[in-house]
Amino acid sequence: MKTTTEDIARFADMFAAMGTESRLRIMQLLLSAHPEGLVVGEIQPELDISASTLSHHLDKLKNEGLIEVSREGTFLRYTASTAALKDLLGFLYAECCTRNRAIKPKHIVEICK
Amino acid sequence: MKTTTEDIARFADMFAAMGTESRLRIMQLLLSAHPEGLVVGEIQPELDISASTLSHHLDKLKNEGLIEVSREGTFLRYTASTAALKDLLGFLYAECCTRNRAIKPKHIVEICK
DNA sequence: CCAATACTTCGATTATTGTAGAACTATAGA
DNA sequence: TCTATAGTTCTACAATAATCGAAGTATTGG
Repeated sequence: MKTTTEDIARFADMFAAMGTESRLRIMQLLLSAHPEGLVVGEIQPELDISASTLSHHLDKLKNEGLIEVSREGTFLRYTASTAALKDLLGFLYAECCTRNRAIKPKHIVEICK
Repeated sequence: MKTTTEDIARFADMFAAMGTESRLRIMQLLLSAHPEGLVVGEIQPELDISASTLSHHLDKLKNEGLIEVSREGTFLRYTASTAALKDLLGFLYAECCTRNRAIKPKHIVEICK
């Protein structure tokens, strides 16, 4: 599977989206609550930031496809996008382990046991 | 294995370092040339940026521990840090696949075959 | 339709980042 | 030591991003 320039740009944007502590923590929280996800009011107390800043971060993650949102009455429920994370993890795995074997897969985790 | 706040901050910085197209391409190039790596003059023609900008990007990647450098006469040879990439890939893998099983490992790659 | 709740968008500010030309440092060879 | 080559560091600037309070939008319940 070939990686195009657009792919690189997309993955770079996804990495950038996870490139701040706040947003990486959001991803972590949503993954730990997967697949139900969390509503904004459940995310905010975990992060020491204002509502508007949080909304901004959620918007960025959403724009890069890393999270998804759905309305539940007055609540907005955010969930991690497993498809996007699969792509990103697959890309990193391919670059490090498959394409040129810089890292041995078993060093990442013991999958076969 | 527990992930501390400092770990999150470190991984966020590593993601940020790979969060531009230029720097992600540098990582890709160094991985494809692994373990020999490349000297700066071999990297530059692949990226459409000035020498000083490239140097700045290399510095950023180096500061986050993603690449390493060694001198060879007048040349500086950069190599991908497999230790750092292993940490990063391991973190992402743990968050997505191990800690809460949002993604099935086999969806990333067929390792056992 | 009004009030309350949940969250976003707007407006403004400050901080960080990406960029490149010019000047500088390090090394090797003559 | 002088010159050439390889890269870095300095300086400056424009663009992007993070941040928050205030105002706005969406939805529900009464």
